[in-house]
Amino acid sequence: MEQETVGDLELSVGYVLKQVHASMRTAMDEALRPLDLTVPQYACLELLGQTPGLSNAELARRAFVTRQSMNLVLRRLQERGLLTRPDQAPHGRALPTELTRDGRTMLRTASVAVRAVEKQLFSPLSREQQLRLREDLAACVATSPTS
Amino acid sequence: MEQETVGDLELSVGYVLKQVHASMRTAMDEALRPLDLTVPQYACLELLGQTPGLSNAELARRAFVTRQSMNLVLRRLQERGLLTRPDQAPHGRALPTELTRDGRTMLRTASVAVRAVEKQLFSPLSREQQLRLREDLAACVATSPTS
DNA sequence: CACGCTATGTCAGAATGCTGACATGGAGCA
DNA sequence: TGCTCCATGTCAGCATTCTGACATAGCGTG
Repeated sequence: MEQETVGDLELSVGYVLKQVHASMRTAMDEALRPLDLTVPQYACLELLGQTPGLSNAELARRAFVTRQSMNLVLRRLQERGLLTRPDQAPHGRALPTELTRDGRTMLRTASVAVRAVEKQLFSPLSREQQLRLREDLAACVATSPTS
Repeated sequence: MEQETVGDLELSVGYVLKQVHASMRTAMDEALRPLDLTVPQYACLELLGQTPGLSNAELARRAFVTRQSMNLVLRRLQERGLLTRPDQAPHGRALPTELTRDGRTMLRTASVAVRAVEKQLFSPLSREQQLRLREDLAACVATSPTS
């Protein structure tokens, strides 16, 4: 017995997911504004902090944006002296990106702010519930075509 | 004992949430493309299906976009004859929007496609897990400033 | 070796969304 | 009544992102 439309949107997992995502996005924007960082810029720094030497294309995939968008992000961050890219590729066309000292400092500050946002957002859930939530969400991306 | 940065991003609830959101968005785009509908347009139809007579501003809030963006969405959908807005407001400035017959038909088709996407996306989870996931996510938005 | 295939970086144009601003209509209050 | 305050609809300008396209570098296979 299927219903005609989605029905009460609050009962749709997708809609609630979008709600939480929107809240997180807004909160992150506010938290990063004092640092003059956008969310994609922060994501880029965080990815490079965890995995130095990533290429533009790889960063784009992991940050869920196009190569072109990430290219602008990298250029902007490079102008600000937060990261470095070699003038020519050591292998293939990929230019491995590295954080500068300033970049690492900025990352630490931004990361603290973002972790505070996450902590606040998921505070209604117990530690066990948060872990379970992460597991459940991870299970959904596992079967996703992108990976 | 707190770590310096977020650390392994796969262990961050926020990052995994963003992953799932990106997957859902992509899948919805593909599912709605044959109908020549964007995700915000579909969201608008779905909201009006559930609650006829919503104003532009109210639709914007519930679809997580600005009034200006929703205004363009409404204009486009009105041009296509999927919804109607009175020429002048019956009360205040708010223009109550209603789906047309074509709009309701389009909504039914789109809704079926989107529900298929959701079903596929969350298929790794059991029915109980999906309900629990929705509950947990809902708990997070409950304390959010936006409501 | 030559060819096709894939991936990467980048340029240009279009689409989409947002910020700032303004006028209007209604509610609340002195 | 007159004033303030707030919400709504809408216009203009800007920022960000995406789509399409192209050249280049490596890799595999014949």
